[in-house]
Amino acid sequence: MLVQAARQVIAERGLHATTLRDVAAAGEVAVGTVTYHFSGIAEVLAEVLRAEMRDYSEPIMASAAAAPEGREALRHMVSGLLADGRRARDHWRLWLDFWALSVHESAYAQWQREIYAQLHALVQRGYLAGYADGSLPCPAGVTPAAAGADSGRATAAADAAAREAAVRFVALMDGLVVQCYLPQAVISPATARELLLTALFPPSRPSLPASRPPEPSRPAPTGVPGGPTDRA
Amino acid sequence: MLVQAARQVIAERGLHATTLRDVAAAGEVAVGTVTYHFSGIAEVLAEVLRAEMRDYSEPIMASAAAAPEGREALRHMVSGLLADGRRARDHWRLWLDFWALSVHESAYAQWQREIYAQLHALVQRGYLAGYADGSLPCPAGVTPAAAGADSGRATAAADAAAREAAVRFVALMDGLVVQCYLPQAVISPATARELLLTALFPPSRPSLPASRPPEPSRPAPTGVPGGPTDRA
DNA sequence: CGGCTAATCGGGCGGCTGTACGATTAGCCC
DNA sequence: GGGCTAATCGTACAGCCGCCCGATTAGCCG
Repeated sequence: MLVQAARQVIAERGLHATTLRDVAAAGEVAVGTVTYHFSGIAEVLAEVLRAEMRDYSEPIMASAAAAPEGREALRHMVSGLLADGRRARDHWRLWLDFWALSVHESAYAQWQREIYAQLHALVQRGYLAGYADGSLPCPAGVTPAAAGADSGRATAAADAAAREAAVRFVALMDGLVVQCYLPQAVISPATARELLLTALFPPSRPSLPASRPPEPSRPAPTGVPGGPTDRA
Repeated sequence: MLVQAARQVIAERGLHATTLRDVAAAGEVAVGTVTYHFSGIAEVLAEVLRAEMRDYSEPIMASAAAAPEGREALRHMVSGLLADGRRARDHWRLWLDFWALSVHESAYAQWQREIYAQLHALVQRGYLAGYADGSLPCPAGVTPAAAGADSGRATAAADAAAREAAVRFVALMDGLVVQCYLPQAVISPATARELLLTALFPPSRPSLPASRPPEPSRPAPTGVPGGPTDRA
């Protein structure tokens, strides 16, 4: 498939360095064949993006949506989207090009807005379900009943709390992607998964709120040894 | 300055759509003048990135490093890096191009690795200082003393906890950037700042950090993201 | 077989790119 | 003024880009 060939080229050279002739060569066809099936290079790239969403992202979302528990839904997303291996890495590197593209191409910006809206909604539902079924700890001011455990309908406050959690969840995931899938990454996907999963639960310290003995005897000089080290 | 002109062009058209002639036109000089001062278009772009770091990012890092308290240091970073207005927006949009670029240009990947290493170190120092001076709540297993309140030196466990917090802080910031500075953003920079600040404190605990009573009341955990506040 | 269509091919074209380079100017020192 | 250098200019050129389009092939049907 030409789209797969194009995807391969993009993974190697990047979105902006991918030419019609590259795609044709990778697909072992002539350039005319590419322009025969697609209106232009832009349509090829758009199709790659669309296929990538369909093949990689959507199955994960579907399995998350089908999870019986809220916590399981979010866990599916974490393990699926922050997976090990080249597949996930290439997917996110492509997505990075997508981000940059959407800054100056309004059509892509609009599309991305829709994708994020769906993602937010899905994660929000996961949180709400988790609050309701007890698989996720409720934030302050929310009870399982308020999340819809009995009635099936969440209160406005629970809805807002779940939405805030969803925005944070998605942001944390996006940021971890940057740190674990770019070249020269300093953390592994496994570490990223762990960090994201622990964020699902408030790091409620094992009580002992008052038993911590030591008073900070002095203001502490806040040692800041070296300033931000410059580079040439 | 030619670099400023180039920065303007990049902000409008994007990194890959910026040509020598665009830069020359924006700087009101001839193309030959650009190639006289720079070895090529690549050097122009690299110089723009370097200048952007020097002018925007480094002052914020410096003010964070100079903050007397750990919490204040991180607050400086949040308010400076997730600011309102076009300046911060353009900075992060340029940074997005940088991410995409570093995927396939190893020199940029290496540079970015160094920048993230510095960023992690700075945030980690902020957390450690905050644990020690009581301005930030200690995570499980860490005490102010362990963070170096008395000795000035943190234990390995406190160091690791602060590093984990730093990775999470940076990831959350990067992810919020994506959601609030891209076109069609669904959250505002103000909402992003609020989300990041509440992440500094364990979300579900209304009690104060147990260190000292004279602490002004905290925004409390109920920070509801308002509706999608777009901007032009 | 003749006729039709879908698919493929590849040469060619106009346009834009980065870069090289000689011509020109401005400032400065002796 | 004469000589030198830094800076600027604009044209020229080779190369690559997306895209067009006529030629060619393969498959199918009556």
